[in-house]
Amino acid sequence: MVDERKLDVLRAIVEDYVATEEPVGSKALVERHGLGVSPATVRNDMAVLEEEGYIHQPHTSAGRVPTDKGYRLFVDKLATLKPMSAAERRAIATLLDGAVDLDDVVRRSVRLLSQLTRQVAIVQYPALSRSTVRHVELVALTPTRVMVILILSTGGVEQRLVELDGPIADGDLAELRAALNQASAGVQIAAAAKALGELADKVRPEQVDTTKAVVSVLTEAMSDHRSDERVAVSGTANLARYGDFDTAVRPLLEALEEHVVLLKLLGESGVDALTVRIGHEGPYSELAATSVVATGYGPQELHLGSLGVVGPTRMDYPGSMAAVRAVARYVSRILDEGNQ
Amino acid sequence: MVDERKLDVLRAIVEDYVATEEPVGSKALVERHGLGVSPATVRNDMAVLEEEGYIHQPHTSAGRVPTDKGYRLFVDKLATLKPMSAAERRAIATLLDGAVDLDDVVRRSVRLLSQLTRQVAIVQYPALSRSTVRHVELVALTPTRVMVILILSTGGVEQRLVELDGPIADGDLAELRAALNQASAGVQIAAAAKALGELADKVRPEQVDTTKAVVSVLTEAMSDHRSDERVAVSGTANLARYGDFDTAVRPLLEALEEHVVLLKLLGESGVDALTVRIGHEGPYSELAATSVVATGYGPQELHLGSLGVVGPTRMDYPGSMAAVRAVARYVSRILDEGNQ
DNA sequence: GTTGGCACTCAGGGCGAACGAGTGCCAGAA
DNA sequence: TTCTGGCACTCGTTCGCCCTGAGTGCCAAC
Repeated sequence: MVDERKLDVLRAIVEDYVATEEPVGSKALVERHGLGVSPATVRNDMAVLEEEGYIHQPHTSAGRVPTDKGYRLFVDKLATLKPMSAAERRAIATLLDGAVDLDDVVRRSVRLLSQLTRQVAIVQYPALSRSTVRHVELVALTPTRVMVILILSTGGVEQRLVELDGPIADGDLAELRAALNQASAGVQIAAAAKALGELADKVRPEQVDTTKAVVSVLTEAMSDHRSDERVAVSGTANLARYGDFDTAVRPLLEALEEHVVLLKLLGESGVDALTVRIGHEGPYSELAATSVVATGYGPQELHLGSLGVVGPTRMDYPGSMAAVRAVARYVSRILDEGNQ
Repeated sequence: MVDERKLDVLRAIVEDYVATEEPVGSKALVERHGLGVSPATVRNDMAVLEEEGYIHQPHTSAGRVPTDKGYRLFVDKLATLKPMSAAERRAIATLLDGAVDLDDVVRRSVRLLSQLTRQVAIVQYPALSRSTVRHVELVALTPTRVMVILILSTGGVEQRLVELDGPIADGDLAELRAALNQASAGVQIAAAAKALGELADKVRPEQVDTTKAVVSVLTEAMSDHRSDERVAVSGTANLARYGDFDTAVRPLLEALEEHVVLLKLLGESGVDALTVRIGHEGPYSELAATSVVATGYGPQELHLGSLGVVGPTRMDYPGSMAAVRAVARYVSRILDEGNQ
C-alpha cells in the first residue's frame, strides 16, 4: 500500500475522528480537507483501507473509524510532532524552574503535563536505586533516639528514626557518622547497601550493636521504600470528556488507583525515546480502549523514571507526543543541574 | 414534628433510597421495614414530611427521595454510627502501623479510608506550621554547597540546597549549626522563623552573609512550602458507581484536581468533632449533589489537619462517619506516639 | 387516627414510520 | 487506467404514539 493519496485519506480520517469523535464519511472528508478529488474516489480508497484493516465501519450506513492498526500507521508514518508554542515553552520553563525539591518537580511536572495535553498524566518518581549516596547524616534527638538521614545524588532524601538500646555519646556518634559516609558516600545505592552491611565487623566492639541498628535502618531505607515504585497522577478530570463511560472511563479510573498497573503501563522506554502503545498493544485487555504515550527521563541518558499520558485511543497523538517529550527533556535537564 | 413514626418513616426512606438509588414508595416501605401500619398511613405521613421539606417527589407518579434537609435530620437525630467490625479495626491497625514515615502515614490513611467507605477519600498533610522545630542540620556537600535539613516534631522533614558565595570551613559550619539550633530547637515554627531572622545580627561579621543565606532558605522552607496545603486523594474509581455523570461525577472530578477547593471542602473541624456537610450546605454550588464527612486529627486535641470522604448526598452516612472517625483517631494516635 | 378502595397521573418501554447520512456499484468521462 | 456522477440500498436514529404499572391523593368507613 504505497499509494500516497490513501495515506492522505487515512490521515484525514484520523484527524477528523479525533476532532469530532464521530465516524467520518466520504463527503465530509473532501469538504474539510482539500483532497482535490470527489467523494466517490475517496470511497474507493476507504474500501481498500478497510480491507487492509486500517479503518473500520461500525455499521453499514455509517462513516469510518480508525482501527488500532490505523492509528499505528498514523503515528509511525503520518504524524509530525506538533511543535510546542512559545507560550507553552515558557510555561514549562517557569513552572518547573520554580520547584523547590525533587518531590515538587514531580508534582509540578505531572500537573503541567495534564494541562498541556488535557489528558491524564502520570509521572514516576525518580528511581533511587540508580542514584548514588551523597551523604548520610545522624542526628541525636535524645540520647537513645537517632534520626538517620540519607541524602542521594538525585536530591532525594529519606529519613528514619532509630531507637537505640543504650545512650550514645556525641563522640561515638561522630565516629559512626564518619564511618558510614566513608563506606557509602559517592557509591551507587546497591553497592552502598552491601558495603554498609560489612561495616559492623570493622568497628570497635562496643559500637557493634549501635552500628547494626543504624545500618539495618539505612539499608531498609535504601531498598524497601523505593521511591521509584511511586507515581504521581493528575488530570483525571479530563476523563470527563470521554464518551463511553463503561468501556473507557471506569477501567481507566480503576487502573489509576493501582500504582503497579500504572508502572507497567508506563513501561521502560529509554530516555528521549518516545513509546506509543495503542489500545490492545498494551498489557491490559480491560484497557483496550486506551493508549499510552510515554518516555523515560533522567540526566545524561541515565534512565531514572518514566512519564507520560494515558487517554482514549482516539487521542491527539502528535500533540501528546510533543508535550511528553518536551516535559521529559525539561525534567531531565533539571535533574542534571541538581546533580553537579 | 415530634411524631415518632414519621421519623421512622424518614429513616426508612433514607436507608432504602441509599441502598437502591431509586425513589421509594409507600408500599415497598411497609414491606421492607416492619412499620406495622398500612401503606395508606405511611402515605399520609409522607405527605406531611414533604410539606415540611424533608422529602421530595421527582414527579407525580413516583416515590419519594430525601431532600438535603431530610438527610440533615437523619444525620442529626436518626443515625447511629455503625460500629467498625473487628476485622476493620484490625485492618486499620496493621495497615497504619506499617507506615515508615509521615508521608507514608498519609498515603496509607487515604487509601484505607477510600477502601473502607468505598468513596473518595481526602487526607490533608499535617500542618507544619503548628509543629515545633526539633533540629536543624547542615551538611556541606561541597565547600560552597550546603544541604539544609529541617526536622520537625511531627516527623516531617524539609530539605533545601543553599549555594554560598564563598567556601565555608567545617568549624564555621558547626558554629552556625549550633547557633541555628539554639535559636529554633523546640520552638514553634512561626516563632522559630522570627528568631532566626534576628540571628544574623548576633553572629561574627564574616559569618553574616552565610547566615543570611541559610536563614532565608530555612524560613522559606518553614513558610513557603507549607505541607498543610497539600492533600492526598484516593478512591476516585468509586465515582464510577455514581449514577448521574454530568451533575455528580464531573464537577467532583474537577474539584479533586484543585487542592485549594479540597481544603475548603474539608473545612477546619476540631479534632474528634465530625463535620457533615450535605449538598448545598457546602461552599460550592457546583457540588450541590455531593456531601462531605470530615474531621480534624492531631495529637492531644491539637489540630494538625483534616481528613474525610466526599460522595453523593445519597451516601451511607453512618458508615462513612464511623470510618472517618476511626481512621482519624488512629492517625492522631500515631502522630502522638511519634511525638514523645 | 387508621385503613381499604378508587380514580388519576405520568415516566418509561415497545412499536412502527419517516428520515437521512453514508455506502457500494456501475457506466461513462478523462 | 483512473476518476467521477448518478442511483438504489442499508440501517441507525428520531419522533410520535399507545400502553402499562407504580405510585399517589382523596374519601368514606372502621
